[in-house]
Parts: sequence; C-alpha cells; structure tokens
Amino acid sequence: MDTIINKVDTKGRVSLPSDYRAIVKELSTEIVCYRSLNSPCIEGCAEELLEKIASDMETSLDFFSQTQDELTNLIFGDARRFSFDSTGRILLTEKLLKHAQITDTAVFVGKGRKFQIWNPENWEKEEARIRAEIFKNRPSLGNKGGM
Amino acid sequence: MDTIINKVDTKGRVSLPSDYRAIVKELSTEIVCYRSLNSPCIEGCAEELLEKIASDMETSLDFFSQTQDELTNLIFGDARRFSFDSTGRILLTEKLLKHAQITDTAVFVGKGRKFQIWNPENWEKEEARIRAEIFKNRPSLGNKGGM
DNA sequence: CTTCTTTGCATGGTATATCATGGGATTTTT
DNA sequence: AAAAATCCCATGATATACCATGCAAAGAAG
Repeated sequence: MDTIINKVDTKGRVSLPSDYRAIVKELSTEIVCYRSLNSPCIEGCAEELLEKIASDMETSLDFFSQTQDELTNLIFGDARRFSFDSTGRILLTEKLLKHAQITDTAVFVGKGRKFQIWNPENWEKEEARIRAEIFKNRPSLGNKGGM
Repeated sequence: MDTIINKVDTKGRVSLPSDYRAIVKELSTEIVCYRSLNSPCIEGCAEELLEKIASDMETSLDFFSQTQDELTNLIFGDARRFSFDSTGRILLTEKLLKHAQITDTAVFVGKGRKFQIWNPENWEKEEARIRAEIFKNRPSLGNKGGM
C-alpha cells in the first residue's frame, strides 16, 4: 500500500483509497477509526484487528492491573465504526479531524494491517523524521539490506 | 464503542445512543444499570452480561478475599433493569444520577461489551488522566499493542 | 508510437432515512 | 388526588444512501 492524497469535503467526507477498501471489503464494508496514541493522526483498521489489539494489550499487562480496565475505556471509548457507502466514502467526525489537524486534505499511509490518515504538512515532517531516524541507525543495519 | 454526548431532560430521560441500542435490541429492549464501584459513573450492559461481569470481577480479586461476596452483593443489589421506549430513551433514577453527578448532560463511553455514563466534565478529566497514565507506562507496553 | 476508447475512481451535489429531543396525553402508584 | 412513570406524536438536525460529473490511467486500434 502506498501513500495516497485525497480531499476532504465540507461535510468531512473522504474517499477511502480503493486499494485500502479492497482489503477490508473481503470482510465487510466497515472500518474502525480512532485517534492515534502516539501521533497527531487518525488510525484505521478492520474491526477484528481492533479486538485483537485490545486483547493483546490486555495479556501484555498484569492481569490484575487497573490499567487493563482503563485501556478498554480508552480504546473502545475512542474507536468508532465507519461504514463506507457505494462510492467508498466515510464521514469522519470533528473529534478525529481535529486530533489530526485535518481540514480539506488527507494523506493515507499504509501500515501493514492498519493505516493512518494525516494532515499533509504533518505527514511530510513525520516522513522526514522517520527517514532521518533510519539513516541514523543505518550503520547498525550493515549491508544486510543490500541497499 | 464510541463516545456520545446526549441530553438529560427535566424528567431524567436520556436517549440510549442508537448504536448501543442496536446491539442490545437483538436480545431484548432492556438494559441493566448500576453504580460503578471504581468511578463516579453509571455502568450499563445487557442483562445476560451482568452475571458474567460479576464472575469476571470475582476472578480478578483474590480468590479467598472476604470482600468478594460483598462486592457481588453490592452490584446485584444495586443493579436494576431499565427498559427503553419506542424512541429509545431510558429514565434514570436519582440515585444513579447523583452518583455520577449528572444533571443535564450525559456522556456515553463504549467499553466493549458494556458501557459507562459520565458527567461531561468528569469524563474529560478521566480521559486525560488515563491518556497520561498510558503514555507514562508506554515503554512497558512495548509494541505488542501496535497502537 | 500515437490516438482514441473504455473503465474505474474520486468528488460534488441532492434526496432520503434515522435519530435525538421537546411536549403533551395517558396510565400507574402511593 | 397528586405525583411519577410510561407512551406516543411532532420536529429539527444530521448522517447515510444514491445519482451524476469529471478526471486519469489502462488498453485497444490505427
């Protein structure tokens, strides 16, 4: 999956790139979106993945931990299903758009089994940051990468 | 899933968000509500889940704890059925509203198989607190969660 | 290799259905 | 009889489904 730029109209509607749609569509016509915990962006995935993530997090914590209970609040409280219509669009909420500082343009970034939606400028910076990070760690990669 | 803000009218009536209703409606037109033991909020779920939640709670406590019985008694003693009408509203009691400090606005917070109802200001603080907490403990979470 | 055609996708606009909410009216309880 | 709870209808707002246009990439024909 590569990076795709789509417009967000005045109502907050945005087309889910067809490649992204195709992957989800095998399962359903719905995706789940939530505010990223790490970055000013929206994250999206299939519902099954969210539940897996939730249970993974649970098992990675002390079973008796109160944090577990709080996590379910945070995850399920923030996440929402978004069904896309026949033309493949979803209607994003104010909360999500605000968190990602998105107004009229959105950048879709594939992340394996999930994806992120960014404000274009923010993504540009983030990408540069990631590249710099990789370059810094490059010596430790040796020539295994072959690049 | 999701967080939804609804009004509580002068009679104490409040609309159960339609998404929540849809899930319950497959089984019945009733939900069960009780005062949360951990937070100043109301908890709600489908009736079938109440017993399971109670037993979950038991296993999350010291098996030989004396308080175990007391806690389940507390929940079962407090819990009550609330049927929603054709427009999807329930009438909350003074006891519940007071416990959650709710007057004219209620915030529904999804929690997977159950949900919570909060006073808006309280939830705002609670959410901020949880996010800070999670962020602080983040390194220990590793990337198992992937969020 | 160039040009024309076709197909799929993003995007704008509009209509329809759904939902939250206010206000009675009717019933039940004490 | 008074108060509280339940039911029902009306309305405005909003989300969702649907239709239509335009663009751009891919493929076929000359």
